[in-house]
Amino acid sequence: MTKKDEFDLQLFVPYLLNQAAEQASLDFQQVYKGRYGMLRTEWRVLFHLGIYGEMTATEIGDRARMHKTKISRAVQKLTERRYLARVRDDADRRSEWLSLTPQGRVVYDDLRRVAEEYDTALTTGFSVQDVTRLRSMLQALAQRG
Amino acid sequence: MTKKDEFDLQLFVPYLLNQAAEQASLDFQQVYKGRYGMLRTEWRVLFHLGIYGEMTATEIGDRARMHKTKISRAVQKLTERRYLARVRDDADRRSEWLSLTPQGRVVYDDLRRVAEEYDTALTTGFSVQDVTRLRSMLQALAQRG
DNA sequence: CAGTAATAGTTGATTTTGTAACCAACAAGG
DNA sequence: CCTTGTTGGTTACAAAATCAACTATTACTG
Repeated sequence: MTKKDEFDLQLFVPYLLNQAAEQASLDFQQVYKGRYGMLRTEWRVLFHLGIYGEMTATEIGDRARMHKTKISRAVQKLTERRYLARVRDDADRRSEWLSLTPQGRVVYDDLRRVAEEYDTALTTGFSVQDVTRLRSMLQALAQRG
Repeated sequence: MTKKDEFDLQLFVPYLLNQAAEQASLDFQQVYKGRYGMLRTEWRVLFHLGIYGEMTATEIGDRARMHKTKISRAVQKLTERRYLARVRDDADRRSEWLSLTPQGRVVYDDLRRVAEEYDTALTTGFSVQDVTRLRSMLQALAQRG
């Protein structure tokens, strides 16, 4: 990425990833924070339930690669706000099944629409192939660990 | 990014950016954290000074898009560790010029080598064109705000 | 110049995250 | 069964990020 005696931060992929991610997140965050006072962790939990239906906290953690304490706190907040319901699993009484309440679904539907719009806005200016390639590269990068 | 009634988190660019950025950062962080007990903010300040030479805190903030409190605290830590020197600007006595001490440069050189290696490792598996395109797209995304 | 606004940087209070210890429920082996 | 180990999830405490208020200095305006 550099010649002998230079180092260009603007070419360093982890740095670029952070800059781009921060910019996009900060920007997008204003919507769910402003509208529903939600944090990013909460947004993520809400979306996982909106998309995949019922899940346990652990499953969400595995999928989203979030630490369980983050999820625990997000679940608490979302439950307080009546966005999600928790039901103990009778087969294994340690875990509970989480799902959206009707209220939660309304919020999810709203934020989902915004997310789609935002994604569209973010990727306009790039060709379809470029966006496709970007997505697959980001997925690949997210796997490495 | 989605059909009528589906939403795929795995295609949502802000989410992908975050996942990839978090993965890369967490991974890479272990080096400078483990070796020098440095935080990401400190790493960034160190690198800006290593690359661009003398700068003021505000300039770093503008370039790196970091809030000034983060920089202020990072500068304190780095100064305590004797990695950087601060000199008041005589023309404008509010600001100070920051630069690396010889010790700081040793650390920078070390971490810079690691960064280059890490970047290489991260991007192997992708074609050169793809990486180039990725970088330029990430730069573009980082600009939007 | 005096007075007000703007800028560089710091500090303190609040919020959020990360780390580790913890409790309750289950699993497996003797 | 009973001990030991594991897993799902919570809680307490420490580290860090965010936000607002503050000091010191410079810039602008009448």
